[in-house]
Amino acid sequence: MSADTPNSSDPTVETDQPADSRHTGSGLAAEKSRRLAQLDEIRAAGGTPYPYRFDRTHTIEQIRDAWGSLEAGTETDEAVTIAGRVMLLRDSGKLVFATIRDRSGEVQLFVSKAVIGDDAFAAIKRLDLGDWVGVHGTVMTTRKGELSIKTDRVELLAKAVRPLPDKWHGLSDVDTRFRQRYADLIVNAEAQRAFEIRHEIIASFRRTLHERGFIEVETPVLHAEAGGAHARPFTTHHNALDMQLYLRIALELHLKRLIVGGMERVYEIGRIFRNEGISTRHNPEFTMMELYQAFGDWNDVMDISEVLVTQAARDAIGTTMLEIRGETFDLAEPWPRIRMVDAVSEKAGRTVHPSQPIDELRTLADQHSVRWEERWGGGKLVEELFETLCEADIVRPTFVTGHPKEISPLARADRDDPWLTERFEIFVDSRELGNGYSELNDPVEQRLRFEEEQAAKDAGDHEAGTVDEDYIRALEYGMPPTGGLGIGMDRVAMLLAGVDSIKEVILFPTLRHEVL
RNA sequence: GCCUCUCUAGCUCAAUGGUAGAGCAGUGGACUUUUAAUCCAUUGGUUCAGGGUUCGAGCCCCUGGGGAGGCACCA
Repeated sequence: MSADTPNSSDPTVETDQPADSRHTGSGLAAEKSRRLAQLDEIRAAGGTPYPYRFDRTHTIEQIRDAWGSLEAGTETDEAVTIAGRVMLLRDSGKLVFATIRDRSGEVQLFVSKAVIGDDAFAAIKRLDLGDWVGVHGTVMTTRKGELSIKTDRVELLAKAVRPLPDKWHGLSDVDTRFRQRYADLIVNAEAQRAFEIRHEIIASFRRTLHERGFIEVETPVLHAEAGGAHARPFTTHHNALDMQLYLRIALELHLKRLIVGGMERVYEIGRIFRNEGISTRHNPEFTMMELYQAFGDWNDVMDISEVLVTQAARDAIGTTMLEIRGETFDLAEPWPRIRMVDAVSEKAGRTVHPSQPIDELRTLADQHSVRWEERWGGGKLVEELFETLCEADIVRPTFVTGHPKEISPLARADRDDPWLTERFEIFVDSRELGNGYSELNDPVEQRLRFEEEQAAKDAGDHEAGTVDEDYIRALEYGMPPTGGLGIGMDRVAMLLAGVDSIKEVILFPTLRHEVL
């Protein structure tokens, strides 16, 4: 913004001290003071510690690709410029070795006092770990064969005034890792890897969907009604409209309006918000991919689910083989499909179905220590039994199908069983990964289902939905038969990155305010 | 919301209730092929905060705070 002014150390941070005290004491305050004093010295000498831009000829990966096989002890005339962060410094008197890292990799600088002269050499010795530099030099290898840049000139691109975490141990304090993700990313390769995987998965999903004719759309985050899922919303307020709004808890209802509008194949990868607990599997804001395919049903979207996740695995980790809880599975093999009622029946040792008398199901729930509420019908009881009896045993990717109609207000009834719906959930490692169904498109039945939701909400179910009149109006214009799918992108990232906490795949997870 | 664990130098970690230490980073010095360079010297602490017990508390107790894990919650 404003031009650089000489001698402006601009100490705006709590621990800064005047430059005069640069050589006294130690600790963070002294370290920052020392580095801030360097800024003054650089500016006093007519330099700029924060130049505006820098042109490089190569990324470090390109250097390695081009010259990675040079024999040990080779000097070339190949002039290159690179840019990166100083990660390590090794000073052996009249030689300095520095490890420079950019996004693509690391390479060593070979700096000889005899080559670059006393002043430039002294300037390089003043570099600190963490500084960003632009480097001009020629490609060489050392006697031991290490690919290096024989350095002619180093330009400071940005001075770091705060020291990096431990160069060997990195940053392990999880609180600091999540709060200062920037520091985590600088020093922890595993953190970089997890996010590379996450972002490659998202790119892969987009490619797969684009190839199949899906259009990426953006629908509102601010909703007048929080529908499309069973969850407690965040509330907010629009001042000019003086209107209470909710942050969306699902993408579903707007995307299906677009199917009504004739868009045929749409998807959105977007943030949704649920005002619920935080755990290793739940963050209050998370990323959902939802797609809707006209003229398809649940079978079509089950097939797409397998393709999306399997291709994402190829793209992000280079294999479809996954080890989960010590067992190895191939994502590319068809995922088992099991009806929820059959899974529960097997575990219970008797036939279980939502059509059974409610007292029988309640007794069964009691036998398995499932807490139930009076207002629950048979369908809800079956689901609770499933969660208690079956969920923990699901390891490999599995479609659990045929959810009771009672708990699936937006899914179409099973063409063979009016108590169930043509719905499935994908489970892996006991975690829900996705959810899809043949979409209910009968506006009259949809109204009845909404009214049941409204009744449940009125009876005290905070997560229940309401009657979305505009959505029903849309259905009244006619929605073609449609298959819909939602996949939790964070959960896919956890699966493929092999991490146990959702915070490992969310750059800035929700935390309490830091007390500084 | 409940239970358990955890919080010591910038980072990673030590320290029977008895003078708060090490490695890295930093500072000064040596070293022209290092690889977490090495070697010599050296600075650095509100032990998360506040109470309490004790002759004496980083350590024991209480309250509060941050975080993690588990439970609850959770389509």
